[in-house]
Amino acid sequence: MDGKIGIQEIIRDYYNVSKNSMEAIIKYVEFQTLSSGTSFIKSGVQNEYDYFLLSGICRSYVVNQKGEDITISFFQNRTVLTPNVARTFKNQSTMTFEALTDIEIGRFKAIELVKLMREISEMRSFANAVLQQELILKSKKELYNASLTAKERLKIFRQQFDSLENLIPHPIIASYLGITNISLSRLRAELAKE
Amino acid sequence: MDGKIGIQEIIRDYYNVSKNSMEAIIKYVEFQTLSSGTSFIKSGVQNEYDYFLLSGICRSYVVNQKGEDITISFFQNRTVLTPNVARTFKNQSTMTFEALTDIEIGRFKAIELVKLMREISEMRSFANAVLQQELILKSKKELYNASLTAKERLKIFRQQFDSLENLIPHPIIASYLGITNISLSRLRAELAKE
DNA sequence: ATCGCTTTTTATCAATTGTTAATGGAAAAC
DNA sequence: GTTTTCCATTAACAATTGATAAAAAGCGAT
Repeated sequence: MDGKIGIQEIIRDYYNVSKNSMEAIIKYVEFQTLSSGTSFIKSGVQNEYDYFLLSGICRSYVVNQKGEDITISFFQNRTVLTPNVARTFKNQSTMTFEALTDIEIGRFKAIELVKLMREISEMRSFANAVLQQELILKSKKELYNASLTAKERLKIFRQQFDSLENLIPHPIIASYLGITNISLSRLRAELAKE
Repeated sequence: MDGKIGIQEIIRDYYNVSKNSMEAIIKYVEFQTLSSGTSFIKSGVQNEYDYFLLSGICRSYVVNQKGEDITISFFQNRTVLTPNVARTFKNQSTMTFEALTDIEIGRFKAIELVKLMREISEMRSFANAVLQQELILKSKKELYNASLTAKERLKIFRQQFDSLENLIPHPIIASYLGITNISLSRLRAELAKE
């Protein structure tokens, strides 16, 4: 697959920018293929990039006080990963991002986007759309976590991330849902009966 | 207090816009004083406004499946409330916003800001800063909820919302922390010993 | 100061969820 | 084809948290 075309499609999903503006940002993009298990953004380490996910699945996670890792988000095909500004504190990443399958990404320095935003109005709109989308996503998750039971959250997870449950280890999903893998197993048994 | 001056200060906290741009938005602002206990944005009801909180304290909450209300955020003096776009789904509010003390707010129709954003570059930057700030806030809360114990979260709550614990009913705080008011009471007793 | 209301704390008990460990199954390696 | 490894499930038990109710404390109003 041509990465450039993939990125154009991703950008257009957020905001319909012109071909010229598209070229302006793609110029700065480096493409990488990473194998499953690779951590490409690391908690506590400086990271100055923003990312397009072209193919594959990855997740973000943090480590709690017991040393367990807690999944914050899953990312599938053709999206922008959580913007640098929302995952960086005092110049260090607050989370780790890890490939759950082999993935293809395009990355560019966040500062280049800031420059382009100053020059190109469409770039401001694009960046704004990304922020807005991420905020809506997080608000939705916040709402679900607060108002639904774990069983309901599992149902929604299944709708949202179709076949993921058969693809990745359950402890990763369980921590995303805020339960243990044992509880997840119990919920799965309950739902299978229904 | 003059509400207009209050709003200027709030806006400048997000992005330093010119006096002219300031006037452009303030023209659309309606000022209201609401007494403690008033719900001014209601879950399931259409709401087309964005809000400045000029004085007092309010909260947003949702109702879970047991009928309990779960606090999502607290807002103090001189901030912008969660943007319309992040709390609205299918043209209806996803949350209720309630005054916890008497409050003064300034509200304006979200669509007026969208118009101004088209015309005035500074307005785009301001709106962008608000979105970014809200996203950072939510990301931080997400991080804390995932990685810290309830006791640690209470400590951070105290730093963040200084005297709130002596001002509002504890069940409201407990639901914000993700525990019951009984558990909150037990944590308070533990922390008092330390 | 006292009364009455609201809120918080405490205690007891129940239920849920987590922990540990063993079992079973599936996929990968040899 | 067998063995090994990894992962999900299950069971027994422990610990935590929640529910209910009663007591204590705080607060306002009279």
